[in-house]
Amino acid sequence: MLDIRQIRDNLEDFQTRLGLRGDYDLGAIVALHQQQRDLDTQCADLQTRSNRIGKDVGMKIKNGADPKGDEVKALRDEGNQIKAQLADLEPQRKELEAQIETLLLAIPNVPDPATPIGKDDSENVEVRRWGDEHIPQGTDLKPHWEVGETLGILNFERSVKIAQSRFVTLIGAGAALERALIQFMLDQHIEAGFIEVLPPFLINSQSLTTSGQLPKFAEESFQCKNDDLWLTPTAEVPVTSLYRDEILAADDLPIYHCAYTPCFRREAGSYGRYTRVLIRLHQFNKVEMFKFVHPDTSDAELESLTQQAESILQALKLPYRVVQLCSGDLGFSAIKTYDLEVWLPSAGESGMYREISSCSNCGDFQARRGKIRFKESGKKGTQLVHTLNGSGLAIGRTMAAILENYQQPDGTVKIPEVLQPYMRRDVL
RNA sequence: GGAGAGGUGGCAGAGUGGUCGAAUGCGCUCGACUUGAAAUCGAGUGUACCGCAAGGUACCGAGGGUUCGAAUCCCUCCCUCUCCGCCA
Repeated sequence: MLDIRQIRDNLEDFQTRLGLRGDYDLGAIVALHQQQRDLDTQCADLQTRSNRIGKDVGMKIKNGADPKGDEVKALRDEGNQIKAQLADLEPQRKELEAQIETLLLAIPNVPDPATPIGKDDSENVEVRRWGDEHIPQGTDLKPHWEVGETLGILNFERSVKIAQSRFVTLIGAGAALERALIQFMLDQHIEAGFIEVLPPFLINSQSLTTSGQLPKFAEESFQCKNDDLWLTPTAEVPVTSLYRDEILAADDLPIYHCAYTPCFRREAGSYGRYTRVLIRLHQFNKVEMFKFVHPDTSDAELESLTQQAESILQALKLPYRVVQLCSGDLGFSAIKTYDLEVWLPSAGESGMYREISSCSNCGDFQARRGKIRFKESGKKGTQLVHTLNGSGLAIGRTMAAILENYQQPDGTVKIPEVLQPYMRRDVL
């Protein structure tokens, strides 16, 4: 959520920057906010008088005035009159407040000045590449679903029976590889100073609102109809809410967390081709990283967060590139995002980079929604933290990348060296 | 699912209609004493909004009601805890 006061004071600037990602009328909100402030002042004045009357009545009665006498009655009458006026204004005030809240919650974050301007993913900017030498050569490279199904380690058809399309069942070494990847990635992040969190996978609406999935993207998540609970679409959601409504000490920052969770996404509107792939599923596993940091450091923290995600791909010797998202492709809550794209030989005509991680700085956007603040000792007041999140990495897509990049002519798949201790074998 | 108890400031815990944003204790911050520390003593110590400020307003789980006045009374909801049942 954006700060209405900042918008008010820098309307043009906000309008311009927000215009880089869509059409939003901030002027209307500012106007409503002005109305609300006027009403607030009016109500507060009435309330001041009312409070005064309340105290006076109490004091007079205590000092022996007749509770039924004229003097007290006059005050009570005035009190009643104020009450009537407030009862008149109150609904308007509530309505305005709700209106402003609704509008603000639907407005995305404004891009960081460093975010390149562009309309969609075609205008994202490649920042760097790594591991060209690991790109497999050859003409008969098979797509990962063929490799996997031939080996009997993943099964899409039977998953339809169990659930529906866009689900996968991992079997034998496939399941083991998935587990190994989760374990390996968590170990790496913990080694780098991230504290592991294993959060609830069912989460309430407030948590989804805090990170930005609600109210705008309700149709993207699975909902438990009988409860105020949703299946988590990413660990970002529960972990962002870990410190919701809390005031942290400045000394606590930065806080680094990593978390494994399954992720559930409805992927509404994406039905059709390629249901036998690990790239877009209703349920997938992911290891995620988070940072709660001091505002002054979030820019640098995004760089190191991205590097941490990259270190996983490097350890697995999977070729990738880093892409900076342009303003039009930015996620709802982000001000600046780097995507990591892994090389997939089966994609496109003859191989292509496909997203495997997304590392974002959300600034104070989520912190304001969730009231995640910190206090510097000696200083007055509180400040909002900055939140960052990054996949480290999406497990299913990592599995796909391994099956494709590590396949061998005989149909088997080499296991990346760093995973071999976890798998206790070196080939699938 | 059944029965009961309860939700007050960082924590503990008082307050059951009137100057209560809220006693007291602990904790924390600053100061004094001390060679230093402990102990002791003194001062301070919630959040948010409006305002240049003085100050004002709101918040005692949430929402509504009664009243001149509600932490305190009434209604609805949510959550937590304990016991029983069921269960991995």
